[in-house]
Parts: sequence; structure tokens; C-alpha cells
Amino acid sequence: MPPTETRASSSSAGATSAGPSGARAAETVSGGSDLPPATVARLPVYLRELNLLSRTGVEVVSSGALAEAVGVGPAQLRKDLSHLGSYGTRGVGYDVALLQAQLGREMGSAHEWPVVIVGIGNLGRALAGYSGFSSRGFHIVALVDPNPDLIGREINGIEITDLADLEVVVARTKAVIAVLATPAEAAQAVADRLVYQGVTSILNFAASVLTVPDRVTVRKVDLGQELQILAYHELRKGDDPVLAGPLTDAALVRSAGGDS
Amino acid sequence: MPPTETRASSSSAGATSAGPSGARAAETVSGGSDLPPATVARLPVYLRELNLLSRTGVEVVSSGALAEAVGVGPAQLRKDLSHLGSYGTRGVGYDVALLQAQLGREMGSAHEWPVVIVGIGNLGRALAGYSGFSSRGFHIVALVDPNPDLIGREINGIEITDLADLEVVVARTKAVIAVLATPAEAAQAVADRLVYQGVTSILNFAASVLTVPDRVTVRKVDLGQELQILAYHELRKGDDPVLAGPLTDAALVRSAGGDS
DNA sequence: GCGTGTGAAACGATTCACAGCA
DNA sequence: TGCTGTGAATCGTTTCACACGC
Repeated sequence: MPPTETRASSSSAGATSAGPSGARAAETVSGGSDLPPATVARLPVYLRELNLLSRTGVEVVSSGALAEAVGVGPAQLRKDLSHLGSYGTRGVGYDVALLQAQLGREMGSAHEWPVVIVGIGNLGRALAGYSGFSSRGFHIVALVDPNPDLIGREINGIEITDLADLEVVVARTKAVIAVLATPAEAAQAVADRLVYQGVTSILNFAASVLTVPDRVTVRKVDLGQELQILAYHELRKGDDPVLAGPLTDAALVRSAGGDS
Repeated sequence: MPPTETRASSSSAGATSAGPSGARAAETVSGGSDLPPATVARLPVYLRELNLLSRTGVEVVSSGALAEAVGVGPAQLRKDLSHLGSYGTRGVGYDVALLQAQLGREMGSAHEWPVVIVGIGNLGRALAGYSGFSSRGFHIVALVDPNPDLIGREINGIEITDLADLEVVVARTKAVIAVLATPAEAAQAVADRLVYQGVTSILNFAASVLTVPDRVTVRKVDLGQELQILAYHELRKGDDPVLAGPLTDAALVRSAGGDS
């Protein structure tokens, strides 16, 4: 019987933890540990806005102002921040620099994370040059692909390595975070090799479900899926059915609303 | 006073509806209308797997099998599907073709959605050629960018148009879905123009918060943010405190777990 | 028997509302 | 006075458990 594994799926779900087996991490004393996932997903947004504010010279923000800027409710922002401790001043607001520091610490902004990208197709190539990675402390240290036409070529000063050498590359660069931009069929096999080599976080752009051991965190980003969700909402907007819309016979009358 | 607007934020939240004003949609009788957002986010995944199954010749799936394949609990899958009606057979499972059809209808898979991409940088270029779009019914009908070096060039047979002509392009192509891959600073201005021109769904790759009228649905995908969330989890893994984190020499014995 | 469909319970996340402190 | 920090209320989602029909 194989050890505990989880399937990682939706674009908002990272999978880790929870092994029914031993583990039972010892509620470590130091920094307050795990925040609610929903909060974790928002912290980067707050952090980005704080960086922006501090660059503009703002020294203090109220929860109201910051919340407005990032598009959440003020109460939610306060609750989120309260999970990390009390870094605000009543009647005043939050010290931007302080909050920035605390938040950055929580998110590991100080670290320089080496990242390996596997699959240098359309998307992988774009990710290799994406400035949003490097600007947030992620260094692309290797590009990996099986295509002989690509191997040896450089993107942004990084040479593309043969997929056959994946193990070597991961070991050499000591990367624990990997980005998967391979075709769906290849994704699981690559993931297995990455994980075996010590990678514990995977950002998966392939449209397939990965099965990984519990200790590995996977986040899936499926661009096609995102558009499909938009299409879903499109379908039930404007009353004009797009013609070719076979269903939708009657009632899409927006607000049918004779009340009561 | 401008009409109701919402800020759209996290990668899992689409914003629409909810206007505190009138609306109050009348619980329309016909086809079961809006599904819970969490369900909507999963339907594309189910659909993809069903397509796969049907291509393999499978004719029936149980909730258990399908759930396993897409990485959710069987109960969740059944509840999700139950929102669209009863398309399964008790004691047997779901007819793949039928379910595929129903689900496809719900997600508008029959439609051919024209899509405009604004911002042909690294990412925009990749998205322009991304097969995951076209294969799911989304046709890239225009690429728009202000860079004179790009205007007139072609990607995948589509010519890049001047951002100045955005309105013309949207009008001509009748696109209601747009993809934003501009720098963060430009995103809001472009979004405003898109919305004014009749676009009602935006997939936003820019790392900034968009403010749009209520009727417009926005989904944000922030790739840097995704990595940051992974980094957060990385930070609280392996007990070895970081120290530039080479850890992993020892314990990666796949199943650390001497059971019990 | 077996697997769907579904109410009910459990859980988590968001919102409200207010006490407490600068 | 004003804004934070937080219990309590609300809302949505997931999970459980079982009745129903093939």
C-alpha cells in the first residue's frame, strides 16, 4: 500500500498536511503558525499594496483605506491581520513599514527562492521572462524541456536543459519550488520526478490533476478553466441569447421583478 | 454619482451581482439558474475529465470513479451535479455522454466565444498562442498593444492592433470577453475602455485591482501571488529552520511513515 | 446490492457590532 | 473621537449518513 497521497486540484486549493498517519506537527512554539487558507491567499495582495504605499511615502493606513485599495471589506482585512498579531494602533491605523515587515516575514519575502520551470512551450517561455516572479523574490534558476530544438538555447540568460537531466538540475540548484508548464499528459510523470528529487511545492499550469505525497503543496492554475468560468457567467447575462444559444428559451429576463 | 461598482480581487472570486439597489432577481422558474460559485469553479474540471473519458470509450462513470479522477470527494461531486438536475442512474452511475452534454450546455461549451487580448508582452504573446483556449471554444480574435514595434506584426495569424483602436476592434469583433495582460498601471484604464465598449467579462493577469460596474465579471490571476502562497507553505515545512534551506539530505525516503 | 440524490450536521469563512484603547 | 481587535451572528461550503430506485 502506497503512502498517503492527495490529489491537488482547484486553483485556490493547495494540498498539504492532514495525513491521518503519524505526523501531527508539534504546534511549534515560535511564530504563530498556520493561518486560515483564505487569509493566506489574500496576504500577498495586501503586501503588494503596502509596498506600493510605502513607495509613495504613505506612513500610516487605516483598515478602511487599505481594504478599499485591495477590494475587500475593512472587517475582513482587520480579521486577517489580527491573525498575525496586533500591529495596528487604535484610533490611528497601521504603520505601513511595520506591517510591511511583518507581512513580508510571514510570506518569506526575505528569501530568494530558486525556481525550476519544466516545459518550455508557449507558456513556459513567457513564465521564464515574467517580471512578476523575479520582483517578488523568485529566481528562475533552470529551464527544462525535452525538445532537442530548444535544449541549449537561452532565454533571459538561462540555458534550457534536457528533461533527461531533470534530477541533476534540481539537485544542483537546490530548488524546492517548481513550475510545471508541460502538456497535461506529461505532467504527472514530471511531478513524480520532481517530488522524488526533493521539490515540495509545485505550481501546475497543466490541465491535469496531480497526485503527490501529502507533504507536497500543489497549486493549479488552469487558464482555460478561468475563461470557462467567465463564459458561464456570460451565458446568464444580457438577455439576448447569442443566437446559436439553443436553450435559454424563455426566462432569461434579467430582473423579472414584479415584486411580491 | 457613479453607479454601483465593485472591486474584483482574488483568483477565485468573480465579482458580479449583489447590487444593494433594486435587482432582487426573481428566483426564475425555468432552468435552474445560478449555481453556487464553488460549484461553478469545479464544473470545468469535471467537464474536462468527461471529455477525456468519452474519448477513451467509457460510457458510464460512478461518482466515486469520477471524483477520484478529478481529486474531490464523491459526495461533493454528487452534490455539485445535483444542482444541475438528476442526470445519474441509481445503482449504476452517470452516462458519460449525457452528463457531458448537460455540463457542456451549462458552461456554454457550444458557443464560440470571441476573445480580445490586450497587452502583448511576454505573457500576452504566450496566451495568444495558448492551445488551451482555442480547444475550449475561445477564439482569439484580436491582439492589442500600444508598442509601435509590435503593431502590425502577426502572432498565430492574428495581427497586432494599436491600442488606440481598441474601441474599433472590440466593436468589430463583438467580443464580450477580454484578457488583460498589460502592466499593472495600465490595467484600469484599459478595463474602463473595454467595459465602456460592452465587454462584460475580464480575465485579469495584471497585478492590480480592477474597479468595474457590477454587471461585469472579473477574474484575477496573479502568477506572482501563486508562487508567494507556495513560498508561505514552504516556510513552514521541514522543521529544519531555514538557513538557506538545503535540508533534504536525510529524510526524503518517500514514505517517512513507519506506520502506526 | 449498489450508487445516486439529498436533508442534516459540521465546518470554515465573512460580516456585524461593539468594547477598548490611543 | 476614531479606528483597531474580537466575540457573536450569519452565511456558504463540505461532509455525513441514509432513504430511494435501479
